[in-house]
Amino acid sequence: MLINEHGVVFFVNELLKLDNQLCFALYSANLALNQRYRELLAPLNITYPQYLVMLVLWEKDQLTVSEIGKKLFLESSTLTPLLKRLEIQHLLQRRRSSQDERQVLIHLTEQGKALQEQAEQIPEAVLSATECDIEQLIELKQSLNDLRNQLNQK
Amino acid sequence: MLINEHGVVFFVNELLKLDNQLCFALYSANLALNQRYRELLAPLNITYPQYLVMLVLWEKDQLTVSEIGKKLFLESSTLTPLLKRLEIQHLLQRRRSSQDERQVLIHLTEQGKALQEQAEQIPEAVLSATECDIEQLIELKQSLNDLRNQLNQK
DNA sequence: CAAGATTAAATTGTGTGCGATTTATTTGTA
DNA sequence: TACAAATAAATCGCACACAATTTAATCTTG
Repeated sequence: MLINEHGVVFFVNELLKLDNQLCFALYSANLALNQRYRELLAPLNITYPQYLVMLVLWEKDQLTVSEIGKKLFLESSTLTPLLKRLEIQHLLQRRRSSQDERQVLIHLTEQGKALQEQAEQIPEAVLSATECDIEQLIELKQSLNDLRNQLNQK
Repeated sequence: MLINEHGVVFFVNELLKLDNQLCFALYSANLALNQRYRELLAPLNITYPQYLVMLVLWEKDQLTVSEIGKKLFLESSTLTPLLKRLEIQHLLQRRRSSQDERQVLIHLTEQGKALQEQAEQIPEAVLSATECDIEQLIELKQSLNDLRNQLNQK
């Protein structure tokens, strides 16, 4: 039996269930989000991870693979094939850096830059699908970032 | 410009950024969670989605593929191969229902039931990795479930 | 300056996830 | 009772996601 700082009693058993429930809530909310994005992004012909890469590049172009990876918490083994697919779609180009031939610089094509306009309607569509109030969403975002940072520092 | 019920001002632009940030927070927290579970579940030789299936079956055995799918928000195209892998590991068996030959009943083997003991330490290990207080986790769970339900009802 | 260490991407193999379709069975109904 | 509609799994193709490894370039250090 545990008592927290507000004097609320918890049984260990409940606590363990809570953990499974929380993790599943995160897992299943993420599945649901993916499904919304799949629909919304279908006209742009890109996936959600690809959209994330485009968001990063619209913010700052000419990044290396690992710079993109740091921002998105993704490995080169995920990004390399994903970036190749975006290159095939002529949304970006991959080019070895001349300063350091190990690095590959990613830069948007005109078509890739132009896609930003088409994507402008995406956030509001998602936002309206959530139907939550703004304060709650801000708090949720903060909690999720905290949780991620805790989990990522091993 | 928007004003919410507390008189707080939001610019539309900020709001759209918030949406991207919230969705990314969810996406990246889920990645981080998967990585923790990968470590924790390595001794049991199962993945997180496989662990979820086992949790469901420990709660109630003898479910059909689609019953498991409803609980976990997963399609048969995801579950069938996953269940086959668990069957290969002798944690469960798949057997056509005699009442309705379309259905496949999933039931735990003795080995599958026995795994529950080994898995008992998982939730507390995850919980300690999060290092958050219980109230916050309960609220987070609720927010995520609300969000998922909103997103799932199209 | 040469050789080992380090770094950046890419490659390989495995396991999700899902849309679209297929196969087999059951249900509904004319 | 036939036969179309509906249902349950399975199959197929594609795109992540990552651990482990490989390849190539750069850095470090004796």
